[in-house]
Formats: sequence, C-alpha cells, structure tokens
Amino acid sequence: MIDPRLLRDDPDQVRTALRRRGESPAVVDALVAADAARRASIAAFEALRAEQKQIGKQVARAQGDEKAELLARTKALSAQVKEADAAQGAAVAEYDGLLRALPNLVAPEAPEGGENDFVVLDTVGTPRDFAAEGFEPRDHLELGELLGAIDVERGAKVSGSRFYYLTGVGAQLELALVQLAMSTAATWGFIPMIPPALVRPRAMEGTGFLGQAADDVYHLEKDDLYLVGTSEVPLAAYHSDEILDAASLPLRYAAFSPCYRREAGSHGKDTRGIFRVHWFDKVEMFTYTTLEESWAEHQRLLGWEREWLDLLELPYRVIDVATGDLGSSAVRKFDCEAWVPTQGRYREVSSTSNCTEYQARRLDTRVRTAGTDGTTPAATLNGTLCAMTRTIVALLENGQQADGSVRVPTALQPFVGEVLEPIR
RNA sequence: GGAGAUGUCGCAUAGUGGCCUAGUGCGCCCGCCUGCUAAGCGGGUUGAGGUUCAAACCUCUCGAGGGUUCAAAUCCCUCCAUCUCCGCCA
Repeated sequence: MIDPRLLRDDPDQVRTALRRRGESPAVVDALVAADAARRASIAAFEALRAEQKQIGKQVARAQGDEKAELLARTKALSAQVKEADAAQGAAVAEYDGLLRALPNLVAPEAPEGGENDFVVLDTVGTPRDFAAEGFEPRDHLELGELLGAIDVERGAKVSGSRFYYLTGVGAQLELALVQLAMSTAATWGFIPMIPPALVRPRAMEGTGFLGQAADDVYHLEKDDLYLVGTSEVPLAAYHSDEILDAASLPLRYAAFSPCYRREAGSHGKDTRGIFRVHWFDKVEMFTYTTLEESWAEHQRLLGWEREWLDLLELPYRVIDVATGDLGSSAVRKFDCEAWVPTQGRYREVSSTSNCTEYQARRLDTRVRTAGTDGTTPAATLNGTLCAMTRTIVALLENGQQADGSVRVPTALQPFVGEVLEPIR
C-alpha cells in the first residue's frame, strides 16, 4: 500500500497516479473520508478506555460503599468501551480495505497509456534473415518435436491444455539454464534460494496478487493455500514482519521455483506450444533495499537481465511499460522481449518491476538505520532472470538450422553440447 | 492423522484476576570513573497508532484472533508455531 500520509497531505498526487493508470480517482475521496472517520473513532475509543482504566485502579483500592458505587459507574462504562472498540475496529477495517485496494503510485518517467503505449529503450542484436539463408524457419513446437524435447500432446492428455512435458534434450536444456542462471546470479551477489511454491493468503495478498490479478491465481480451497505465479511471492514474504538492518541492504535473492498461472482471460491467445502455459519454472531475482536506492537498483536488475540475454546470444529489445499496463504493485516496469522468428516480433521473456514500499508496507518489512530513530518501510524490486519455457522457445527458434538441428549458445555448450540434433 | 507439553522485551527468566506503569539478569547504547582493557557506578534499551505548532500526554502490543469480567500476561474458546510420543510416508 501507499504511504497513508500522502492521502492527507497530497491527495492530488494519488488522484494523478490513478488517472495515469487509467483508473478512476473517485476512490480517493472515499479514502479521505474513511481516514477521518477512522481517526475520530480511535479518539473516541481511547478517551473512554483511558477513563475505564483510571476508574479500574480506584476500584482496586476502594472499600465498601465507595467500591460499590465505582463498580456501578464502571459497569456502564464497560459497555460503552466495548461499543466504541467495535466501532473503531469497523472504521479501521473499512479504511484499511480501501487503502489495500489502491494500486501503487506511478513513476513520473513511466510512459502514459495502455498495453501498446510502451517506449522502446533499446534494441540489441539482429534477427536472422531466414529468407536470405534460404529456408523457412520452423516454430519452437515443430523443432521441439523434431528434437524430442517438447511433448504437448501428452501434457494435454495428462494435465490438460497449456501443459507439456520437457523430454530428452528439452529437460536437459532446462536444467542447464537453471544451473547457469543460479550460478551466474550467485556471482553477481545474489543469495540462491529454493522457496515454497505454495503460500498462505497473507503472502499472496501482501504482494498484491489478489487484486486485479486474482483470477489468474490457483487457490487450493481445502487448505486455503495459493500456488504462486512467481517466486516474487515467497521472496517478498520472506522478511515479512521483520525489521532489517540498513547496513545489510541491499539484500538480493535469486530463487528457482515453479510458477502456476490460470491464464484466465487469455483463451485463444498463444495456444500453440509452450509459450503460454499454466506451469513453468523460473529463476527470479529479488531485492530488498531502500526507497532512495530503488531507482538505481531497478536499472541494475535490468542490466543483469540484459547481460543474461547477451549470454544466451538472443536478439532482444527493452521496453518501458506504459502506466496502464503496470501491475498494481509496480511504479515502473521494464520488459525484455526476445525476437521470435516465426511470429516476426519481439515477445516478453523477462520483466523487472520497482514496487517501492508498496509490498513492504503490506507485509510489514521495515528498515532500521543505526543512529536514527524509528523505522522506514523497505523497498522491494523483482526481475526475471530466466523463465524456462519462453527462453527455450527463443533458443530453439533463433538457433535453428535448415535441417532442424539447433545451435547452442556458447555459455550452454558445457551442459548440452554445441548442437541439438533431431532424433528423427 | 492421534495424544501431550510449551509460546512473556534482542537472549534468558519472574509473574495463577487489581501495588504489572510487565520485575530481574545478560547483551546492547550513552555517560562517569580508572595508564589501556576488564571490572565498577548512573541512565537508557519492543513496535505501532491517536491528540498536538511543540513539549507532553493517551491508547494498543506478553504467538494471533475471539470470549468471560468493573478489571486479563494470568481464566475459557479457536487458530498458528515449536517440542515429545504414536501412526503413516517421499
């Protein structure tokens, strides 16, 4: 959630952010009113409660008639306190509910608009000219089947549409990517992590995924647990209810986990192959830092994502995602999009978001600086290092040769060899 | 899944309904003292919220949430976590 003081001190800034996201700023008025009601009810309760405590002390000392009289007074007061307490609880819950439903602010630099209003920041590498090379490129599924790497038919048989098996070199390719990504991240100073992929509601809610994205989340009713759509969730919740020492920041984690997405509302989109699936594995980067440092850290995360794509020798571009397409937690987001030859366009393979204090406030992760009083909320950022399925799509399609074999980038050759050969 | 025990301030502990405004020790911070260090002496040491120009005051916080009571760390219920034993199991 955002800083509640901002609602009192500068509500227009909140209205502007909502407008830039393409949402109605009307909730701000409701929030300001709810805040006033909350404070009034707290003051009313506290006054009554203070009186009750005061009399309670006298009761303990009093004797006989005096005691009986005090008891009569305080008995009536007790009912009032109970009532005021309930009213306060309701007012706080009302305010808190509205505040949590509010998305984060928006970075002033983020381009305004919807999904198509992104700004291209950079383009790296040159897509191959298959016409000049004299052959028609195969798509990743065709290549995957030739190589014995991807089996979507049996995925669908066993688990349904948008499921797959990685087989043979496909399985080896994923393991190679995981190993390379985790060890590379470790050299950059990230702490390797393997987090739980099943979390409690608190973690899911705290990261902001039960708002606009709720339909995309798998929920296990019987146990009230959620399957995470990204390890951002268990990583953001990792330090919940903790106060971090400022000297320990930035804290960087690289986590390998499965990701589960219902893909509600994307029926008919990317139905072929493993580009858009209900489950995939991913290595995710995550940083805890301060608000002041978050902007520079966001650039660093983007830098590491780019370094990774360079390592995989993929042509890609970087876009600055428009305000209307940001998640509710992010104030700014950069996507890296790899070239997909058979689609003739760049498609998202990684994404990095600056969530500023939004998640940390919800999950109660604070920072204490030695020599200063009090605490401040931490800032959190996340970035994809390697989403397995989409990376495999890009590697196969961009590395393919006329005979259906696939040339492997140098960095992966120690794991799977120089060329993946068709098995038939 | 079954049976039982436990959960108090950074750590360790005291606290079985009102003098708990949660004590004590250790650790930590500030100061004093002493060639240095240690020891000793004095003070401070959870976090959040509200009123307020401020100073200050008030409220909440004893794993979490409810309940009983004029009054709850203390009694009751639910949940969570940890530990012990049994069962099952990769």
